[in-house]
Amino acid sequence: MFSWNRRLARYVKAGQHEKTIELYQEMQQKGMSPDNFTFVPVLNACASLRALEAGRKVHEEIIQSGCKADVFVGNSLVDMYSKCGSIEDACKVFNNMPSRDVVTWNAMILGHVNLIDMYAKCGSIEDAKRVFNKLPSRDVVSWNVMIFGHVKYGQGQKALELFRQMQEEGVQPAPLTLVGVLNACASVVALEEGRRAHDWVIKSGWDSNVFVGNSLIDMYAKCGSLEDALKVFNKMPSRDVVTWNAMIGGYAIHGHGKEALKQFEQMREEGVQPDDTTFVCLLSACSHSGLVDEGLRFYSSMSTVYMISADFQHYTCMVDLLGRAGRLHEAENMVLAMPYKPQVAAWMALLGACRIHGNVEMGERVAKQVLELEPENAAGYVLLSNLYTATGNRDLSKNIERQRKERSVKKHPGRTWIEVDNEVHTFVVDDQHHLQMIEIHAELKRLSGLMHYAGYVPDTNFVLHDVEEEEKVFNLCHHSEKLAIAFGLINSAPGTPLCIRKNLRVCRHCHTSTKFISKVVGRAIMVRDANRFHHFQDGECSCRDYW
DNA sequence: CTAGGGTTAG
Repeated sequence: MFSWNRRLARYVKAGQHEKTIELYQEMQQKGMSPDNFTFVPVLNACASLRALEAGRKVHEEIIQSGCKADVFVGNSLVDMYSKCGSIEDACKVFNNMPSRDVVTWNAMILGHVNLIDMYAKCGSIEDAKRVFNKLPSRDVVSWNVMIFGHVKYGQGQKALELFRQMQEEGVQPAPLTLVGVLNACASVVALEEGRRAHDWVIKSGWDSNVFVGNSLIDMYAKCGSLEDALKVFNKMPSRDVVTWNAMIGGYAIHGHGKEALKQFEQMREEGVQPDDTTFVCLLSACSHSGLVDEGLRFYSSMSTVYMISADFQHYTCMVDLLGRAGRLHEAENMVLAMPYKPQVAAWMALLGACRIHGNVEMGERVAKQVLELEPENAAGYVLLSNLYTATGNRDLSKNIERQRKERSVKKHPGRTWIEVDNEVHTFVVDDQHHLQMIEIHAELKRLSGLMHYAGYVPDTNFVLHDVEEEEKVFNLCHHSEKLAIAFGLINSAPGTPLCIRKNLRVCRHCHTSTKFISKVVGRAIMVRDANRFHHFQDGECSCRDYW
């Protein structure tokens, strides 16, 4: 038994989860009766593989084995059910355990956190919090799970608050805590806060930790400082494929396609084997920079030269690349050529391209697919209705909006974050609650005067609410990024660059007016939207209106 | 021989 169990443990440590399960079956066939030391690694493997049915079977075998399940086995069961997404089973095991420790509780919190996703299960973070608050004693892992959970839930600020709270309670952070904190900074574009986290990393001697280094690169890139990202990259004592991917991905979101390609060349020269994510990064770099031919070349070389087969993410990148460039039919063929049922993401990328290029005929066809596959996802309705508006089909646009409301599908409210004086401020559409609202509105009025003087004419076509003509001009000033820009301007010294983060993609109207604003106030304005960075300066944007 | 949190892309 000792040697069987030791082999199982080794396989799990090496990440060979399928092998672990095979070995377990083999030992059963040879008539061995597994014990607690056997079940733990096997459950661990099931958890990693998200193999719920296999896990259930092991659970039954534990019960039949007559072994008295100890806290290790109990914890592994809770962990397995949590990771496999069955919080009900995790709860059942939890409630039946004669004794629990902090590991048990943490597994429960993680189970709730894992359920957080974009459309549904918004209550999960609340459930996680409830468990967290009930915990008799919290250790560093409990805090880490909560920090990561809030980042995943889109509450980066709350995650940073948790970090402060944990220190107040005297819990020592671990390297992974800083990974979570850096993620939080990246998610809300908190560069100064990120620099402080970097100081912490150096002070603790964790800067040689590859995970931490990778997160630092990502944080700096997502907070707008590719220079700092590159500095970290160059100083890292050891790099892995993620390090390279993070750097390539950093160039990609800034629209520096050529540099991304160079970084890839360097990666190859140093003999680092690219993986599937590398190609997602590369293809998205090509897409953001309009490097269509290069993208097509990478796409074909990934399977022929690097032996990496394209999965749905690569197809989605290609659809985006071709579609954005206006090659709509090739993009559509790419969706149809997928060797499995196309995912919504692929149709969505194509629908986005139809919107950009005003192709109503294809857009309607594609939207039908999207709305069939995910009728509860607002993005499909929004894209189609925007396509109608942009092509002058107002009634059709209103129709789609009505349909969306009838099915009570909610849009994600637009949200913008800006860091001023080391503090992150949040704005939503038509925000009325900010303390400085009067000043902000005065600033918007002042800007609008300056912009008109500079030759700016608002294009009301792009206001996509269901409102009357006169109201539209008014509404244009109330998109959350406008409010954040005005706030940033009045709260920082003249000439200081602004950096803002938005949860949705910047609309064409805001894009145009931000170009004007950068010119009339003489400021560099960086905007990170859901997709990429826009660097506005002197009336121009780094994306060259290609986005 | 047994337990928990993690990095990139979309």
